[in-house]
Amino acid sequence: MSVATVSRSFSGSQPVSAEVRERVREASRRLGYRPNAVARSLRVEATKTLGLVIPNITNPFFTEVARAVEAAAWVEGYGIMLGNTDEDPRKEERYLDVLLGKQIDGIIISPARSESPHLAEVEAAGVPVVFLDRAAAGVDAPVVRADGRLAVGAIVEYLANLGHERMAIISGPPETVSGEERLGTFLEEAERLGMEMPPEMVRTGDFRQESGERAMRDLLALEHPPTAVFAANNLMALGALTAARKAGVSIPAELSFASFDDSTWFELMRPSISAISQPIEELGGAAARTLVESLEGGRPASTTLAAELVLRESCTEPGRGR
Amino acid sequence: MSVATVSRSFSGSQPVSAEVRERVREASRRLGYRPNAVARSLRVEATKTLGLVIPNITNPFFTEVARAVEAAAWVEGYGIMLGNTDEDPRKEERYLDVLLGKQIDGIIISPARSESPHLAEVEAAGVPVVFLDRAAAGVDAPVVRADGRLAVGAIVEYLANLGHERMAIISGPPETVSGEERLGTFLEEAERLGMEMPPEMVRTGDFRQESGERAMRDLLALEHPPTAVFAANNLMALGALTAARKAGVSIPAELSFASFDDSTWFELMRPSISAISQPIEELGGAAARTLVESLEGGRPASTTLAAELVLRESCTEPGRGR
DNA sequence: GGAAGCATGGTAATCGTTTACGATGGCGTA
DNA sequence: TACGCCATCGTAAACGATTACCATGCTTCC
Repeated sequence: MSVATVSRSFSGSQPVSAEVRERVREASRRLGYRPNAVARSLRVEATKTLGLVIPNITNPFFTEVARAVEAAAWVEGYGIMLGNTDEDPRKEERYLDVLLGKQIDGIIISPARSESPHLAEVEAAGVPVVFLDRAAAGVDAPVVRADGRLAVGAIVEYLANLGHERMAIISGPPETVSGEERLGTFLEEAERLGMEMPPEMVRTGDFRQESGERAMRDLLALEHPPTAVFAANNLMALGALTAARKAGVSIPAELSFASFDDSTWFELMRPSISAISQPIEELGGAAARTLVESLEGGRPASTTLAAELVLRESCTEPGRGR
Repeated sequence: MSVATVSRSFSGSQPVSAEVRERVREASRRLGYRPNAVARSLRVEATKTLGLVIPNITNPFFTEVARAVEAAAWVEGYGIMLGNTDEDPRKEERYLDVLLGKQIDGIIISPARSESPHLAEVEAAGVPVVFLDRAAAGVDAPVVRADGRLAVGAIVEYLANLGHERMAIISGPPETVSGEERLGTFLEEAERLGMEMPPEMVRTGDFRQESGERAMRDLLALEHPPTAVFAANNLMALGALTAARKAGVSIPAELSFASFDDSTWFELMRPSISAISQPIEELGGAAARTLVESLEGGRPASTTLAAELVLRESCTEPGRGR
């Protein structure tokens, strides 16, 4: 019984007689032998491992994404190395570096910035990439995301129809494509409806809770505060709601509120919060499958799914509170 | 310039002249060379990678844990391979198998069951383990967790003092130590206070949302429903609140409610939800550091932190609703 | 000037697999 | 019997780093 036979009987790359296979199994069990995947990886130049690099796993959107990616990768036979960048381009860069060093087979990334020079290195290393939710300029890789345009447009129209004339947006960083898209369509749609959007009505956050809280606090402190506020993601919505609560303003009587990104919690709150829901499960699964297709030599296309507006109780006509 | 020189200049294991180091760096950049960590791992028999095996990353407790573990591991120079078991012992077993194969240096695990024979294999393979939140029998490894006894006892007493005589618990699986601990102390404390706990007042869930919803629905359908309900984790609390909302029972007027595991959302709900808060950040960091200490040859002890009761608005005297 | 000592450079074995290639043995057929 | 073929099996060379060991050249000091 040679090493080759053992290897073959484990990998099944060539036929092995049933009797030998049985002997190998028995001996392995007896000796506690387990094939060493790193030696295997060195030889076959593949690790069966994918890198998942996301800005913030604490963001329910990304935790759900992580779960979906992990599950899809698992059924395809891949493991996941997790990288949490905290929206920090430098940490992102260093993570990409160690992941490349560890010879992961491919990367799913939601880059912190749309200008990410270090991603060129990944491309140069020949490691397939797929963008998830956010893309970066200058890198030719499939992007898997939900198109929020329709839904954001719909919510602006909805608020306008309710009679709001002073609406504010707590936007994400304009350097991210999703931040830019949400802010952009909000502004476009507002203009299309003949609404004014003075600068103090658009506050730029960083997709984190703290920035949402600050933005809402500032908004409420304005001489003429808005009658409706839209937050560009769930975490900033959480912060904004916290600020509103602290300030004692009641939703929706005194302030209408809606948010990008849905959450089970939004449905349970009183009032329940209107939000734009993304098909997260599908996004994560599609990202993993797209990457695997790349790894198998395909040239997969980008996929764009639709986001959906879920109307609940958090918006009404303005002026109810006075 | 030999391979040895290059290796030394990258790893710094032996002195190298500044001039040579510079030449190596320059040449690497020019050639796009990057050290291959899998070859290195094969040689030094260490991967600088930790396995994190958790039942459900969607559970806010575990996502926060994952973030903390990732961050602590990162500063220690370790990467994380993520394994989501979905509370399924078979998936857990297969995950451990592939992680062992991939030669991870150590494992942080929150096992699905307290009887986990496959963990013995990990021990046999000589891979250090640390238990997080939940432990398994028969494996001698440090466990890092929060002790919920005091807090659970306190909440029972609190509800009793409010005048509740029919209180119910939606418990976790008794096969998990945290499930057992929470149920056990609840029952003990109830008995100590002379309260009766008929079987229909204790519903066993599986720590997932759906089971919480079902349990609450059944509880509310009882001829004599409880006046207070305690859910043994956040996900089941979420389900229970959903059920309560669907059934139209108002909290706290008709039903007092509290939960193990806190969440930012609990604070924002109306009423805000009283809950037992665990020091998650500390737990995750301690787990990672404990494991690293093991890897460095130490014999770290278990660490037990305290959970804290956070009282909010979701509990009042019984009978307010009638 | 020459030996000792030190700093640095180079060679080659090793880690545990995979796999190309060749060897072996059994069997059917002419 | 002799031969070819097929199914298996074994040998040895990779994969890309680390590192023990040895070689080299330079300084220093007598």
